[in-house]
Amino acid sequence: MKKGRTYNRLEIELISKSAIGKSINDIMNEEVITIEDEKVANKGGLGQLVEQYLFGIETNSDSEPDFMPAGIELKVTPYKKLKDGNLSAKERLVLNIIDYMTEYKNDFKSSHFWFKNNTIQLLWYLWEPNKDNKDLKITHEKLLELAQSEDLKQIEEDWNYIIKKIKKGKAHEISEADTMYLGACTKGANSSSVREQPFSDIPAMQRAFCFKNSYMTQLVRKYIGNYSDVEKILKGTTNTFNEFVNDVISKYKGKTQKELMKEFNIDSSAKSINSMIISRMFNVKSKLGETEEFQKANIIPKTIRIEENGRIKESISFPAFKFTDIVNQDWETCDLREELETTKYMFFVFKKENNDYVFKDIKLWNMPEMDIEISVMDMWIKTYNTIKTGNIVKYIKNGKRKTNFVGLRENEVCHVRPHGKNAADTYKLPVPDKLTGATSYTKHCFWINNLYIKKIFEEFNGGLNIE
DNA sequence: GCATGATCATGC
DNA sequence: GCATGATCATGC
Repeated sequence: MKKGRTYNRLEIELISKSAIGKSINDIMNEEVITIEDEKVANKGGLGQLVEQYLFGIETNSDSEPDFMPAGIELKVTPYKKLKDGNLSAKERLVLNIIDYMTEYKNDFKSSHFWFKNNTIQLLWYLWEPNKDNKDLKITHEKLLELAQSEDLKQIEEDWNYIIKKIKKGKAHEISEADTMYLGACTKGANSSSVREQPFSDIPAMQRAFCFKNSYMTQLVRKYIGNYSDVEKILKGTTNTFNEFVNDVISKYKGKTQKELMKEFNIDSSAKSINSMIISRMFNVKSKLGETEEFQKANIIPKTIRIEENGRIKESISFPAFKFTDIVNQDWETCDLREELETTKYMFFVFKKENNDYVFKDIKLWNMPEMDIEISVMDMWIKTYNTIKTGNIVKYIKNGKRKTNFVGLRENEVCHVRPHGKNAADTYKLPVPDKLTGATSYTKHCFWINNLYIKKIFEEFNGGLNIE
C-alpha cells in the first residue's frame, strides 16, 4: 500500500481523472486496490476512503504531503447546488494544523503550510441532501498549484497576517474572519482544545490553516461552472485587494455625498444612495458586495452615517430571514452564526458636516467571538422560540402590532425588526400567530444595534484605517 | 429623544 | 415581482 505514496504527478492525474463520475461505492467495488483491514478501511470520511481505495494510501497525519516525492497533497471536498441554481462549496478546505510554536519562525515559502499545501490535487464531489455519503459522485478534479495561482499574493498576505498575530502574542485572538482567502479555522472538539503560543501565556484555540468557504465557492464556480458572469474589481492590475481598496479610498476620501453623486452622475432619492456611491467608487456596475473579490473574501460592504453630534442613528440590517428557515435550524449551525463567524464587514463611513455627508474612511471589522456566542446566541434563540411558539404579536395599538421579538434595548448587540416593502410584504409562518391567527407575517430581519456600532468605532479611538 | 414599526428606490 | 440596502416617521 505504501507504494501509492510514491505515485508521480502523471499517475496521480490519471487516477484522479479515472475517478470522475464514480461514487465511493463504485470505487470500492472495483477493488483496484485491496484493503486488508476492513475495519480500518471503513473508518473515516469520504476523503480517507478515497485515499485508501483510489490511491492505496493509509490514513495519516504526516507533516509531509500525501504523495512524496511528488510533493502533492490530496484533498477530497464537497460542493452543492443552491436553491437559486448557483453552485457553492459545502465546506471550507481544512489544511494543516498551525503549530504556533514553530510556524512563525518561517517565511511564507519556507513555511510548513507551503511545504504541505503548495500543490493540491483536488477531487470535488457533488453533495446532495438525503443521500448516503458513499453514493455521492466525484465530478471534477483540479491540480491547484499555488505558485501559479492568481491568488498567490493574497494567500501570502493572509499567511503573513496570521503569523503577525502569533508574533504579537495574540494567537488567542485569531479569527477566521481576519483574512481573505487563507483562513485560520478552529480545529478541535470545542473551545477547550487549546495550545500554547510562543509570545503569551494565554492558551490559544487550536487552529488549522484553511481555504475559506467563500474562497472554495469561488474555485467551484471557476472550475465547475457558474462563474463567468461575476464582476471583478481588479482589472488589469497586479495590486492586491487591500492595495487597490486603499487606492480607491484615498481617491475619494473627503468628498461629500453631493460631490460624489455629481461625479458619478447619480440622480436618485434612494435610501441606499451611499451604497450606490461606493459601488461606483470601485467602478462596479452591480453591487460591490457581489463582485468576485468581495465574495471570495466574504466581505460585506455596509455604509454608515454618523451625525454631527457623533450619533449613529440607524442600526444595520441583514437580509430578511424566512420564519420557516429559522425554526428548521439550530443555533450551532444556523445561517446567522455561520455568517458572523466567517464574514468581515467593510464599513464605509459618511459623517454629516454642513448639511452634507462627507466620506471619511472605511473600517474592516468582524464580530468578536464573545459577542456572537453570548449576545447574538441569546437573541437568536429567543427569536427561534418566538416563531416556534407562534407568539409573535404582543398587542395591537393604533393599528400597529407590537411584537415579542428581541428589541433594541433588550440586547447589547442585535435585535429583530421588520424588513420588507411594507407591512403587507410577508413570509409564511411555520406556526400561526396565537393572538392574531396570522399564517404569514411581515418580513423581518436581524439588525446590528446602532449603539453597538458606535462602540466599535469608539473602541478604536476613531481610527478608521483598513489595518 | 429614541425605539419601533413601516416603508422606499433600485436592479435584476 | 422580489430581494436588498437603507432610512423614514410616529408615538411613547
